[in-house]
Amino acid sequence: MIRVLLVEDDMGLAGNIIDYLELEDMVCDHAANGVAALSLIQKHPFDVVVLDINLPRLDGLSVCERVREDGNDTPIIMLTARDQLENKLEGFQKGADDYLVKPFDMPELVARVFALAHRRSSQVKKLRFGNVSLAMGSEVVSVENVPIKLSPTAFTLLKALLQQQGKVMPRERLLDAVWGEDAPESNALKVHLHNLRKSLVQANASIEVKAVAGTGFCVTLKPEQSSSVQSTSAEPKSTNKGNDQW
Amino acid sequence: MIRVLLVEDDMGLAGNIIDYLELEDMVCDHAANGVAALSLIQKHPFDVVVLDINLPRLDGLSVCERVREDGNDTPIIMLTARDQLENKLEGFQKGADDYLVKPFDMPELVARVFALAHRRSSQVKKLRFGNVSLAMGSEVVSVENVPIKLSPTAFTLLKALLQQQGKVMPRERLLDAVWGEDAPESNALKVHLHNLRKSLVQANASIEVKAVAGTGFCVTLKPEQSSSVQSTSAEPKSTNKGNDQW
DNA sequence: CTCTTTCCTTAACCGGACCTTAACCCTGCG
DNA sequence: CGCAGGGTTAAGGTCCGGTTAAGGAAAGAG
Repeated sequence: MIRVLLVEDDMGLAGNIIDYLELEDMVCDHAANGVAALSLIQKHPFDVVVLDINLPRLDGLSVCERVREDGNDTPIIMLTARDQLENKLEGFQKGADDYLVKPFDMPELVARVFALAHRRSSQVKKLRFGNVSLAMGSEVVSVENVPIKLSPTAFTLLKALLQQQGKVMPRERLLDAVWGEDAPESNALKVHLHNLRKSLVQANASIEVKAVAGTGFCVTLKPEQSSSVQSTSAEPKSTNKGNDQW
Repeated sequence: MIRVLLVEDDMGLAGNIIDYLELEDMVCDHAANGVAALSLIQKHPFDVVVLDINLPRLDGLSVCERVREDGNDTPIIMLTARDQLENKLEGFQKGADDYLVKPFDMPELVARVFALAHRRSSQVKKLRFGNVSLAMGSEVVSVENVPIKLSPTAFTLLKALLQQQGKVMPRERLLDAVWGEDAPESNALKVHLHNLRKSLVQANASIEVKAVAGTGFCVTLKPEQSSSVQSTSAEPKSTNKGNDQW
């Protein structure tokens, strides 16, 4: 859910924009002058501020400047009727993130708001399966949004498996994904898989890694476990063996 | 110093742009087709990518998409002669950060490159994290508004880490931030990190610097050392999996 | 000009995380 | 029973980050 602050004194246009943004499931707040805008920004966290330059009481450029001086880096889109280049440059110089010239197409505003709002949560792809999510950029795996720790190799393994979206990954492909050309000749893969599985159950993940006889491995949703959540102590391991169809 | 990758097959225009960007002290790399661009992006960290949509071998939209799928969130500015709105929308949807329609004014391109490259740095004049704040102008770091003393290198380190907003900073990027091209070959980084950490705990900062596996470092809020610690069940010598989050 | 201070670099060492290896276990199947 | 395929566990070694101390350069004070 994206929270937007629109700062625009032309009430007609403002209403129009708000309607549009709310159609996209954004939550809009509105200010009609610079002073009000500033105090709202200082008080509430917004994902994006859409800021007209021509404003009563305190112009948009000054608002932007003051916000930055506060150490606030909320993304700001400048809006103006004036199309002069120097105006744009000044806007950027004051710390604006984007600039749009009126009149503009609503879908473009929406797109730019999205682009800025999502930058922080980053538009980077995430892999999900059950309650597990893996962020490609930050090399972090989370269960129920709580980050867990995995060794680099276990992470690579999980990523490779997750990328298969539940399909079977041939053993050979897995080896290649982790070690490239020269894989160790021992049973290192088994060990790393074991560690990965251990980490997953420890984190209460709702997925598990299954072996498919003779071919490879895949991730699947767990059959549903009702047992309590307590961590610690190594319970008798699931001597999982019912893994054969085929 | 800003590193830009320009992806443009029109060599005349490309040269023109590069000249302009280099006037602004940016370091430009260039690719003339999508495949080359992709491999450069994967191999080398850039601050901004300026990406034409019409490219031989692999079009700009696809390049952008692939980059995002790799978990790479390098800012991307799309460039195109086509001015159709839908084209813009598609660009944003693939993960572009900005969009510029040819022909454009060079200063505007420069401004947008700056805006994207500097989003986390020069735009904001103060960086905060926990009870630590860093004023960009005065080169002063404060904890709870009390200024503390840091060596120049420690300051640079902290600034670089703070600019990442808690995200992981690859080791190489850190080296680059402090020493530029020629980093010392010894373990100087480790030592400076150590000094920085020492200063931070000494000042009672609520943040700390953490190492991430084989990749880099990041700042995190301290785990909170409250008195209530009822970790009940005897966890005998677990291999510290219960990692404090960040 | 010299003494002092600050800070950067380098090297050596420690300890833990991580990977590899190998031996052993369990189950299903012929 | 013996074999095959996977699972489990523990030992050893390597690599990497953390720590510490010494030496030297640069900047400032007297």
